[in-house]
Amino acid sequence: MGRPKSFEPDVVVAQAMETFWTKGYAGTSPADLAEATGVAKGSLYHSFGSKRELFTRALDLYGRTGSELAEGVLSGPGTAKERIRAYFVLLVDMDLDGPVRRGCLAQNTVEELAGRDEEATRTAHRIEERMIELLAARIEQGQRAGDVGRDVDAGTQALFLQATLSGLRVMARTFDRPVLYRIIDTALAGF
Amino acid sequence: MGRPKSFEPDVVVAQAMETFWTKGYAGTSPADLAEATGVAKGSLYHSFGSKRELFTRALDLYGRTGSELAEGVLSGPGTAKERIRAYFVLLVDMDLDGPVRRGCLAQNTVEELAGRDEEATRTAHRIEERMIELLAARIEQGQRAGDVGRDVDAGTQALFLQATLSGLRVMARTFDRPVLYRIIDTALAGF
DNA sequence: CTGATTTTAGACCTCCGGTTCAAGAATTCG
DNA sequence: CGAATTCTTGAACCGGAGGTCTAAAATCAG
Repeated sequence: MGRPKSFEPDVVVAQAMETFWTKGYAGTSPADLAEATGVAKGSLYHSFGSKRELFTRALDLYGRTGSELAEGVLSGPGTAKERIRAYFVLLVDMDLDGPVRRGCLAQNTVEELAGRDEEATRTAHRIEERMIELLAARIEQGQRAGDVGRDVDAGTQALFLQATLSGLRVMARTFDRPVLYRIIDTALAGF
Repeated sequence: MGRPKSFEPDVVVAQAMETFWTKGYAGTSPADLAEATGVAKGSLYHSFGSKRELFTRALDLYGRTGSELAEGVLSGPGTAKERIRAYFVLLVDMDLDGPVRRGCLAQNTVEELAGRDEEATRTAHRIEERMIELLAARIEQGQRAGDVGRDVDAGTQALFLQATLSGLRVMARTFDRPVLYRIIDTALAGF
């Protein structure tokens, strides 16, 4: 009963995610969201409550899709180091090949909202922790497979790689590709 | 002739820098600046022209003081690795010991303004490049002194260390001290 | 068809950020 | 001392951001 929605909520959340990712949370106005989604402001508020709530859903979506991407690439064929390199290179390439360099939404959220929005910051932090877990798991898998030394502390190494990745994604805003590739190579030389 | 300024412009710029650093560019309102500096809004505009121009001066000041700090710490006694560790630890500690974790202003500027403010982004980028130069110079000094191997490519290593530093300063927003120290140790194990 | 129910679109409202202004205050010069 | 000059400040202006509301439109049950 009642009039049916003229849009797919999941699609709108995905479009909102792109907009927040590109322009930042504060930098995205309700008018921007309406334009990006093709849904009028009033309808967005009716369906999602507020800009902040829509952002929560966008950030959750980002976490899920990012996690799936990482799992997919890391589980490909080859050694741990090869897979991790492939993943890092992919992220750098995605950032540099897009129309705008916008880094990582989780990281952007931490930078923009830490200290001002506890919940969003925690969600973004969890996304980073999840990434560390995936890296650690892949390194341990490499140790079982024999392509990573037993002496490597997988947890610490994963932590370090996440730091490198964070740095890469900041630097991808202004540095060029060869520089970023050199950073990846240097970071991976450590284990 | 004319009425003399009732404040020291350099002091006001320093106070503005602190405010921009803590709250971000967009997050800092003229009212915030007036409160932080003790100078009325109108006077700020009279003296500095606009929020944006004041920000330029604040960012320049940040670059100069940051550069001096780095030079000071890096030129202390000890090996290249010891001095770089001391510098990284100092930055992490400064961030974690402050009332709010606010990372690095240059990096925050890149994250917030890349793609929207070409000049500010370039200035921030130059600050990072300057840091890389300082790191490379210190590594080369270590090579001459014999505490760093001749086979190390100072430029690449410096680039990598800057990436680690960038990552550290993002992660310092939400991760705790032991984690950050482990990252420093792992990064420095590479040369 | 009718009534109940939900969505829609955009007008509307309020608040605040960035900026300008007008009037007064402090100083130097003649 | 008066004039010229520069600084100070609170008030006022303007636009846009975030959010609300309403009348119309679309659907379905009966």
